[in-house]
Amino acid sequence: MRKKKSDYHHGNLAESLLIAVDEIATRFGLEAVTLRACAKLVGVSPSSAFRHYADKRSLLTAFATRALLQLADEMDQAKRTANDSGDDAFMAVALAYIEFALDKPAFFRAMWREETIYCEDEHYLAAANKLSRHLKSGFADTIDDADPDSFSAQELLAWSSVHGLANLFVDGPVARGNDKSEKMAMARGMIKATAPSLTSVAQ
Amino acid sequence: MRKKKSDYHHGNLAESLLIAVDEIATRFGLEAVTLRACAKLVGVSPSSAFRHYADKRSLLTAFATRALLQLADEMDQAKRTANDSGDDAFMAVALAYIEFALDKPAFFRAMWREETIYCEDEHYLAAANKLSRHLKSGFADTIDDADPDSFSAQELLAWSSVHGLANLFVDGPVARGNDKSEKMAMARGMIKATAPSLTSVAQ
DNA sequence: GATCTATGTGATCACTGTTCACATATAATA
DNA sequence: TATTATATGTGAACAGTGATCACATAGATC
Repeated sequence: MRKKKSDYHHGNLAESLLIAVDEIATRFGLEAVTLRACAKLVGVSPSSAFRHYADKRSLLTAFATRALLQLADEMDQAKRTANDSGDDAFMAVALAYIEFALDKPAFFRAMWREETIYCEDEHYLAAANKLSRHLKSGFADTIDDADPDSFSAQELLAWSSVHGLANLFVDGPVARGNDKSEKMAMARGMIKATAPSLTSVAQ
Repeated sequence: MRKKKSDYHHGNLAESLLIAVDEIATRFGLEAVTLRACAKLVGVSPSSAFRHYADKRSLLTAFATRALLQLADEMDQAKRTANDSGDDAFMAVALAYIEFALDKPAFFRAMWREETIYCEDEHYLAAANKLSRHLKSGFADTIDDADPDSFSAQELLAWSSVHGLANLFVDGPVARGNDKSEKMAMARGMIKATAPSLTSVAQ
């Protein structure tokens, strides 16, 4: 993780700090992510982080952006394999969304925390838009390049229900004792249950 | 806010601290809530807070509990007036849920933050259960005393979609520029759109 | 009136994000 | 190659944070 010749210059600190955030958030939760802890994990002085990020908040924004892209990737992959095997693309994308939240709750929390990130950051915005586009395209393949701010009632329902269930699992009282497979079964049931609303003609 | 005779003993500090959390969270956001700021606002030494709350987290748990009860109250009220005037009770309850999130985002965030509260606290759990019962009863009046952990797919869809939209509004990229009335209109549209799924027979 | 208990205080601790003058390495130029 | 210039990392500070503890003070109880 270090360059060979020198121990003074790290060489890839910006990236390594993100990995440190990842590590700490995964193991101890998002609230445990500390600039000093990240620096220590990387093996670097705390103040050096500020050469690459203006803020702690900037670091968290970069982390959130990365998490968004990661989720978008997995949704994309889920959609492709579903299309290849003729399965329901929306179901696959929605399940990928919820599975990501269950597997990486700290990532999922970090993505949607306006108070701890700069949600006007261009990279973050771009990633968020990419994500919403993916969810839309999983829902209806006909809509591709629409403005991400314009949602039909059905699209809104699709995203809201999936996003809501993920949140209820991660930070809510729903199915607290149950394990992942049970939660995924509940998710599958819920997604199936929304089919009548998504297939019927919009009014 | 103070007792008359003495300035040393506050008399109602536990409650006053909660009000201070309320005030600060409302004006400057949840991240700005600081034990010291609360104490200062109440006019009391920082350490005195620990006579009433073991932790900052305990204080936030009490605050979250209060927020849950407050939301449950508003949902209850919405349901009653809807029933009295013959309106759709679920629509009324769901709109009350979302309106609460829009009006008091800091409260809404505080309610569902497992990392910053003790979500095993009995009062908190009781309030969360009360809330989910209210949402259920707004959705289907037949179910009253069911175990809050058992949700039908349709009940789960109802709560998830409403909760999800509230979260997307408060901490998400949806309708960021729009004002409250536009968001409420979107909410109404989404809730209407889920009707086919809720009225059709469960499979 | 004396004692007990609940409640508030002040000093202090380790830790946090942040800044800044300084040190060191790499790149560019001569 | 020698000398700059620039990027990157350091160490010592700073105020602010949650938390603890001996101590002070009030109200309640006997």
